[in-house]
Amino acid sequence: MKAAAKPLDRASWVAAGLARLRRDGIGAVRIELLARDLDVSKGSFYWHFSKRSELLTEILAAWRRSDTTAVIEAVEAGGGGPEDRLWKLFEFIASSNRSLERAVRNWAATDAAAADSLAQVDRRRLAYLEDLFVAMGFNAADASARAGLAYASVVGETARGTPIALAERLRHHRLLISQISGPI
Amino acid sequence: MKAAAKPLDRASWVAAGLARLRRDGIGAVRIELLARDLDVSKGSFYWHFSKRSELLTEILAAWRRSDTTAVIEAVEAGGGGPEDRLWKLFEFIASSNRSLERAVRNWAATDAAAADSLAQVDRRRLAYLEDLFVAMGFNAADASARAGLAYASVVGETARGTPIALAERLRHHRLLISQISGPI
DNA sequence: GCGATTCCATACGGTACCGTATGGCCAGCT
DNA sequence: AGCTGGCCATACGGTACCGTATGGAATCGC
Repeated sequence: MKAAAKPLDRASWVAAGLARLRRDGIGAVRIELLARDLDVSKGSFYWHFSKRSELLTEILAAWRRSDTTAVIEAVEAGGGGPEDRLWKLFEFIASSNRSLERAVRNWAATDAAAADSLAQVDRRRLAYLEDLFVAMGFNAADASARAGLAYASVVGETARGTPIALAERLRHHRLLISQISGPI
Repeated sequence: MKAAAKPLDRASWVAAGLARLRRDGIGAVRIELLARDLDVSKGSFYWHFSKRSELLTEILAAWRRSDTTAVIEAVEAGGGGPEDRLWKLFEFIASSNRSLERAVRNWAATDAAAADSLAQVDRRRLAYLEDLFVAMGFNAADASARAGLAYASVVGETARGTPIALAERLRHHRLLISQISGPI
């Protein structure tokens, strides 16, 4: 049935957990289901982890690493002025897959650890956005409001009931940037 | 312990379900927990309902009624031009409690029935917003983009990890309206 | 006042988990 | 070959549900 059946490690379980989280939400991140996904038994899980919450902690840590630093660093690597970076950031966001982020956000509604991770990520992204608006010449309060609004609109797209088409997301973002970068 | 202990009806169970949904999410809308909330046993539930999904269906229906029509009708009752209505709508939204909506949105991520209800509500609200922008003189495509963006920013506020203070929400909305009503 | 109906309590079987206990297989070392 | 430790299968107890079955108390019609 199976190929070489290499012995698993913790990372395999974290990857399986992330896959289930992305597809079916935190309610589907269950040990016995992941074991079926990995074609092993729960015995393997409890060899690598002491309990379920240990896996969840690592899943959150992995998400924070992948979803926060990656985007910002990609934009920063591109260089350019704050307007350029803002444009690049939102083009990037519009075309990126956000199902995992959406799952984490739902998870955070009923779980304190997930809520903490999400709050960290939100703060970091907001701070980056604020810096961009400050660099564009807005004062602190104005930059904060613009950053908060821009961020809310992005979060809102990911949380919409029916997923929004890419073309529509791009239109939204272009409109958002052009409007939100303008004077009052 | 209890007072008169009036016999319950379906509406009592729906109300208890809505309360739990609002506070603790769909995962807490369990028959045996609601029975404790209502100080009765599950026997009562299965007298009024045939199964759990029947309650969930009514909960969704109650949410659709309360959360869609109420806001729009309140704004429409106020009269005024489209700009006035838009302002009134967002002032209303900023100060309203959205924990129930947030719970439904999370629920919809993993449940088809909830997703359907949410899609209905989203479509209806978006249509209303579009109408407002059309009435303000924007063409169809422009009105659609502006409505989508405005709606996304509202949804995003409700989905943020750390709840946003009222004052900040109001600042966001004022900025949003002033910017999104302007020319490109 | 009495049977029927309404409404609920209790007890039960079934399911799907979590976490543990225990034993077994296989690799590598000696 | 034998021993050891890494990795996993299997079986089990415990818990928290859902849904059903059945009986009982209160209340109504008559």
